[in-house]
Amino acid sequence: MNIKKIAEMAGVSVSTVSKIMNNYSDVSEKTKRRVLDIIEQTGYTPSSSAKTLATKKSNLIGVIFAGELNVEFTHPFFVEVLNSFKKQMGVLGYDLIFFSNEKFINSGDYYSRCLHFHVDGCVIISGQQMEPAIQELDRSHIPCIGVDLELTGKKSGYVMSDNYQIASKVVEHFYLLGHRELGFIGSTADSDISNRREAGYVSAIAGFGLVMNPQWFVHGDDFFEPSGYAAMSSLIHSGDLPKAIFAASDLLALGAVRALKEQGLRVPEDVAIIGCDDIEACQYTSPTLTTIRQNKERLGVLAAHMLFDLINNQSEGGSFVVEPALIVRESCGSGLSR
Amino acid sequence: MNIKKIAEMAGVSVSTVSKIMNNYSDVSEKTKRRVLDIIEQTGYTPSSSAKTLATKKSNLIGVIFAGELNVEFTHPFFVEVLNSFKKQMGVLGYDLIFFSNEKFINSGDYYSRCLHFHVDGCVIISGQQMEPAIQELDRSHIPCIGVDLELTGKKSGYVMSDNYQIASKVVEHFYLLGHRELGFIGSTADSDISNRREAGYVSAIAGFGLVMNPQWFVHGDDFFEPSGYAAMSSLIHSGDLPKAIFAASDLLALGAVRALKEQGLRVPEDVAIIGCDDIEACQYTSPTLTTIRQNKERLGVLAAHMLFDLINNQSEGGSFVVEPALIVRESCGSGLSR
DNA sequence: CTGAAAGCGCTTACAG
DNA sequence: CTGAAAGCGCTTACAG
Repeated sequence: MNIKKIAEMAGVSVSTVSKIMNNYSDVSEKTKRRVLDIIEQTGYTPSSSAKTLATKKSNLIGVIFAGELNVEFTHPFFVEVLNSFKKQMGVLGYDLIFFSNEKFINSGDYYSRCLHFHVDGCVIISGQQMEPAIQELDRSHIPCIGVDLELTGKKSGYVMSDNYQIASKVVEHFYLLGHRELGFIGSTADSDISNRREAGYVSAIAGFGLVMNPQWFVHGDDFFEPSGYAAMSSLIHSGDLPKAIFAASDLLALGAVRALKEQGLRVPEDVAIIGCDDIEACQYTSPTLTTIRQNKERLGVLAAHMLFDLINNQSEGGSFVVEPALIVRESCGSGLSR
Repeated sequence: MNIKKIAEMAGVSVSTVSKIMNNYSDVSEKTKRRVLDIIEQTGYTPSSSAKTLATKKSNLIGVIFAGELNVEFTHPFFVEVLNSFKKQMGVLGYDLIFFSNEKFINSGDYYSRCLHFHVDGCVIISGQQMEPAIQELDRSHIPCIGVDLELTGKKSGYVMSDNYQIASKVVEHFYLLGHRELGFIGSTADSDISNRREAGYVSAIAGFGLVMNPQWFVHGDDFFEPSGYAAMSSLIHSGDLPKAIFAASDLLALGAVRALKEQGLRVPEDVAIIGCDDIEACQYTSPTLTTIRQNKERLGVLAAHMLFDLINNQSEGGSFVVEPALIVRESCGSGLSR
């Protein structure tokens, strides 16, 4: 079934059918109804490839995970952002295409793959490190939105959550609970996200007039639980413990809790812990974990609207920063603030 | 940049360039090299829409989540299956397209959307219930693979994990630990997955010559933690507790653990618990949760290969069942089996 | 081994 | 308000 057959069945030209399908106004109500009926009956759907070829518009958004390919769908944070992004893009009339990375040896040639599929825009989700191929895309004419990734091209924008606010909510919570000796567990030095969280934390500590002790700042090899365990263990063995620790991820925090418990130390009585991300496990551990939750749904919706505006030349890019929330559970005790 | 320009630059015809790009053998080594060099230099990528229009092949696989739209990406099991599916499909030369469901009021018209995009095949991931639109697809000429969904069409196949094996591993573990009084916590009666697990469990209990007590079989409203808590609470209040309980999901199991602890009962001393799925949280709870892990990577890889064969008429469909593994942690104690 | 030409199914000025 | 025709960028018999 194609547009030609529909035209024949309705006794009109192909042009007329096309106009009707695209909501042109200069068609008589009568022919319009007749054609629409036939389309309805036959279940005709126009071919996207023919349409894309003719218009250079695909109504397709490319989804790219920058860096660390093996995380992708299994990363809980991005998966939730993506979920709300997908819903919102769907409402706006777009579908999503995921580039497979294993097809070419030089898998990162995102720009030419965007041309290949004629995607109308891209959402780029930040992994550990930034590939050069991402910069090529950022600088191109293709609209791009970064998630937790600062894109600065002319047709680019980004959304991220406010890392300074994250840190200042954490420090404020510790402060109100009476803690003045604050430590930190982060990932490696090449992790943007860990660095941003640490920088925000350091400046929040200064903002509250507290003294920062570099001894209490330790780092693991990644964001996972064993790294938190190892980092906390080394801190314990140093013999000099802070009263409260902020970890750059929930799994780092849970690893730290395990190390503390193994040494007979109590959470929160001996050391208070706050994690970051609010993964599912936080609710089921003992103690349950106080953490920071990012508004993933809002990040996804914002990303979708920004991309839509960029595609339709309604905006010049820019960025949105979303406010995080502190989720109070057991790992800091109830203290003064309640 | 298009094929015509490449042809001009190389001083050959468009046909010749096309043949070279598609690895036809009847081209001289000399022209081939010249054209390939120019393609390399210009970074030319052929347009997928033009190619699809000409060949009726898109190298695109449609991904569909059947039922319960709001789960989608955030479902940990399917997300991992999908991740490995995507990788494998990428190796085979396909990209993935996700249909947005919000675009049309009648969002479930998957068949016409497949035609619209000329997808070469579909992977359909099972949610709670089965929409009629899925059956339409299953019966169509479009190759489809179901994940945990029994597709029976001529061009369809499916992968799932072996629910009888899951159950018999659970019963065997309980049995070797000395437990003879076995209970079950499931989801609602309209959940295929819960039903299959329950049926397998019942038959495994019979297989070990044990007596099944219907009083010990309870059900929540879904697969989440509060349902497990509620179901376990009702069991506790009945005053008649089994010695061991298998839950149809890890979250149901964790809810049950919470209910038991609140009543001063100990896990595993008073009641042993086994969950299902091996979600991340199982490792961090106390006690850590013994559970069943499905080989999600293998399910994804198998789904990809089956779909590929279906697309290329190398197979007639059929199904694969993947063996699950029992992951022993603390929630059943160490007992006799170790 | 190479190329001219028709065709895939749409859209879009343009003429009427 | 309607339609004929060119064009989008490929592939594929077919002729040479």
